[in-house]
Amino acid sequence: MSKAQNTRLHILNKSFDLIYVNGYQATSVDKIIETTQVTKGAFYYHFKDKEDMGLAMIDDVLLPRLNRILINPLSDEGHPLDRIYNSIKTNLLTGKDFDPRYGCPMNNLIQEMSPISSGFKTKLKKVINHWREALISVLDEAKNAGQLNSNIEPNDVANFIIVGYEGLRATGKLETNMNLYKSYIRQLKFYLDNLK
Amino acid sequence: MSKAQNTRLHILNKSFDLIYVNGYQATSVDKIIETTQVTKGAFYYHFKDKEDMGLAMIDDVLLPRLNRILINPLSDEGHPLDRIYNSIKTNLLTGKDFDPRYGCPMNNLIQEMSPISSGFKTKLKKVINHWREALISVLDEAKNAGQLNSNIEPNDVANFIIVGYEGLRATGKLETNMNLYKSYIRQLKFYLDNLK
DNA sequence: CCAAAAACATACTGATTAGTATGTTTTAAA
DNA sequence: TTTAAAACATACTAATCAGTATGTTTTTGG
Repeated sequence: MSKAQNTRLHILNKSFDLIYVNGYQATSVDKIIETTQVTKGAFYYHFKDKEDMGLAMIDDVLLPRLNRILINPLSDEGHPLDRIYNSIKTNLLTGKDFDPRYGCPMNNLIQEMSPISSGFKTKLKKVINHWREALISVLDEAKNAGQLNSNIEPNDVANFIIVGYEGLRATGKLETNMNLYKSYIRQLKFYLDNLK
Repeated sequence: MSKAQNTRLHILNKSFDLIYVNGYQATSVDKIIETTQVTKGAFYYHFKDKEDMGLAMIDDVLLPRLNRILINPLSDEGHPLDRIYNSIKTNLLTGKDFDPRYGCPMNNLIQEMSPISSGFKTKLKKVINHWREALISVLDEAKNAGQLNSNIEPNDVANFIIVGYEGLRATGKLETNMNLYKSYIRQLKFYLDNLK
């Protein structure tokens, strides 16, 4: 990777960390350049404005991260519904990919930015749809194999899983222990078992 | 109500509307006084600082609103699980209490403020616990009447309902129609029916 | 009615914000 | 090695921010 590309990615990665904890609007460009030790000239050479950086961060940091921690594990072996359950359980309980106090990076951005920026809204919709489609793909596989209640729509199940997960990560910001996470995982299992 | 109390409540109500759409940090005190036609002197006479106003807004606007639209309906007649289902379905589909594009006022504040303000965090935790306890109370009633699967913990169910609802309101910010809401309602019914 | 406090009004401050103007240094192709 | 573009650096600006200083007006109890 060229030195310039390295600078660019360094900005994106550090911005992701700062924004994850403090939010997008509360993370100033001055704070980013202070943290990265990159000058303002370099920042605005790589990005037209702050939003341009934020959108690039979604493409180059957030999306690869989502693939790594929630989508790739869906390709493991086993019953499709178990693979979904395990992808979420592992993600929530391993806990090395995030801090529960700061919620879900994707959901944080959806909450803060989608009502006030169509650019963010459009891109974030693509990101969450990417996850939705991955889940639907697994659920379709289950349905075709007769491993999913035939009265149930895979799309509905995917939606229900997503809203439950994101709601957990959202309300989990208020908690100081893992009880809510564990409680959710029990009911997720109950829900998924009833789909078989 | 005294004229002064009226001024205070006017500030809180208009602030709630502005914050609901734009977020707390993005809503400046200048914007609030411009919208309310209240002067800065009046604002800082009633509130020590912006956070003091925000916390009062939770007590005097957000909490009464939550009681009105999600908690009071739990006291209607019928099967406890149906009362829970109806309270949420009515709230989501009547849609006169909010705009889906702007999410859930309580959840918005949790997302934005709880990681950066312990004052907000503590108060918001009380608000969401108030709803949780109302749900648990209804679920306990069901369990005592043999209307709830005896292997299921009311606390787990209450949590699962809350995270699903909040996740829906959160991810629903990205949507332009009611399909996600309807999809969620179908799965909520499926989940609740399996609890009986 | 009268004083004292409550309630409100105006003008300001210093800090922070995103972004720009105008440079210098580094890289890489010819 | 030269040269042009890419990459970075510094100093600034105008707008906006939360909050304050210092007033004036309104309300209220005696």
